[in-house]
Parts: sequence; C-alpha cells; structure tokens
Amino acid sequence: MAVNLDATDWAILSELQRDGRIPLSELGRRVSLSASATTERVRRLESTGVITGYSAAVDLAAVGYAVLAIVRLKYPGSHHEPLHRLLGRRPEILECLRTTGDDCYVMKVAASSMAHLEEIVNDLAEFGSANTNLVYSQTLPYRGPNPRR
Amino acid sequence: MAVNLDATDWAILSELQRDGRIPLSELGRRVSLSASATTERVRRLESTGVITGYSAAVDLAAVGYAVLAIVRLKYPGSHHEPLHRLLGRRPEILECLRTTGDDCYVMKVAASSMAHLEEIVNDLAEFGSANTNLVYSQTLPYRGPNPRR
DNA sequence: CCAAAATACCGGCGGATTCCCGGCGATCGG
DNA sequence: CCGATCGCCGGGAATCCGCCGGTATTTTGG
Repeated sequence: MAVNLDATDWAILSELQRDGRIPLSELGRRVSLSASATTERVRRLESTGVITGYSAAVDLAAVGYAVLAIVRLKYPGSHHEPLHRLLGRRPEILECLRTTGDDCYVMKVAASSMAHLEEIVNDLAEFGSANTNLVYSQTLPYRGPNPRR
Repeated sequence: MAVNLDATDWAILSELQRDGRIPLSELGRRVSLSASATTERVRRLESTGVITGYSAAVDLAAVGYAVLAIVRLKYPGSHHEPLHRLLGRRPEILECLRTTGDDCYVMKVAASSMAHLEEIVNDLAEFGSANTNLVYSQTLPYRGPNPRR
C-alpha cells in the first residue's frame, strides 16, 4: 500500500497541497523539472493512489455555517446503516471517523446557529449518547502529510 | 462575513470541491454558463473569501502514515506558544482545533507506527493530559459545505 | 565487466484552455 | 424615459496540456 517517494515527489505533493490549481509547467519550475517530467510524476502519483483527488477549500463562515462542533457519538450495537443514511441526509455533518474507545464515532458538524446545531445533535442522539464540543478556532487548519524529516 | 450565494454559486462550489482541477470551460458546461462568466464567478468567490484555496488530497497510508489518531488535550493554563511551536515542529499533527469543554484542543495525528504515535503523544503529554483514540476508518471523509436544502 | 533493457528526463508540436477585451441585454434609481 | 451598473456572451492572443520521439542515467542479466 505504501509507495516510495523521493524528495522531488514530496516537493510536488507539498506544492499541490498548498495550491492544487497551479499549472503543471509552473509546478515543474518550482521543483526544477521540465513540464513533461512533472506531468509524468503527477500522473504516477495519481494512478498509484497517493493523490486521491483535488478540491477547493471553502470557508464555512463565509457560506453561512457560523458554528463548528466536534460531536462524539457513543453508539451501542452494530446497526450502522441508519447512521449512514443520516450522513447522506445531513450535509451539515462534514466528516465522520470511526474510532476506538468509548466514543465509536467522532464527527465534525457545521451549523448556521446554535438552534440549527441542536436540531442536528437531536438527530444524532437517536443513535446513542452524543457529546458535543464547540470549536473556538482552527489553531491549525488541516494540512496534508509532509515528510518526517 | 457571510456572502449570499445563488444556486449557480453552490453548483460551482460543489463541482470545485469534488474536482478542484477541472478546466473552467468544463466547469461552465456543467453549470450551464459560458467560460468567461464562470471565470468571473470563480474569481468573485475567491476574492470574497468563500474559496480559500485549492489543494490535492493525499492518501495517508500511501505515503507511509499507517496510523491515524484523534488526540484530545487538556491544557491547563494559557501559555499557548509552546504548543504552537510543537505544531510547527511536528508535521505529524495534521489539524488542531481549540474547543470548549474539558478538552481544550482536539487534534488529528498521523503516524507511521504505534511507536511513532507514542513518541508524538509523549511530546503532547508535556502540556497536559492527552486522551488518544485510534481511527479505524473514515466513515465519511471530509466533504466541504453544501447548501442546506 | 559489458551489453541490453528499463527508467527518467527533455524539447517540440497540435489542440485545448485561459485571460483579457468590447459589446449586449436586463435591472435599478432618479 | 434615461443613464448607470451588473452579469453574461463571444472573440483573439497567450498560455497550457497531452503526446511524440530522442537522449542520458540506472538497472538487470550474462
């Protein structure tokens, strides 16, 4: 599953994580490679599954989601389909991880207001006990993996 | 801070979150707009701060980070600089949110092995009591905001 | 050690895309 | 009614992408 990456590959990943829309020619310039060699590298990274896609980052507050919360859900039993259906129905649930420990699921939830958040948490509480923490600020917004020096 | 978005804007955001590298002409085709009108819309979304950037998504396991964990840190006191310095020194810490509740910080941490994870958590435990949960799987990988129907 | 093969890189060409215009039509305020 | 503003469209120049053959370096196998 793990692919071997050299310094140039890491440089490419770093640039593409910082700005996923730079032209390949510019990317080549930054990593000191010709455009075609860069293209080939990127294509390989994509086809080996290192790069799984590209996406625009959207500011939550700017689109009306003023509240962000971490919700931990203790979910007894093993009927997971209803939860999956809820994930499909609730775009406000932005991310959902299954974890070890007391809390089976950890989710990131966006809402436009506290009332809105309450509504979502009510839905979640149908499944188990939900523990909610509001997010003050993103001390460190998500950054992709970087080489361990 | 919040910007008003019409259905076309949301369609653009949706497409760009799904594939941040599609040509603007193709994007225009998908949202039924000319290339230049699309360009103008995207430019506006960028300059108003709705779109904060573009980035490539990198598979953690594929680059050697086989272990993912959620670490919650109870951090007494208000000396946050040392933690910030640690964030800069430890690329394995992928994300860090400051939250309400008992746990002041919630982080997402990637490691190549349990030993590696232990090392990182040791660093964190210098600051307060760290509570770690391993991630089995990403039930729902991060998806950006979508309109609340 | 040498030769053959494989790999990674470069440069150039045609087609597509982006960027920058001016122009058109609708909406708004006076 | 009229001028101004806004969003959209279409066109042309510059740029970029995808594909090609050719060259240098590394790897493989005898």
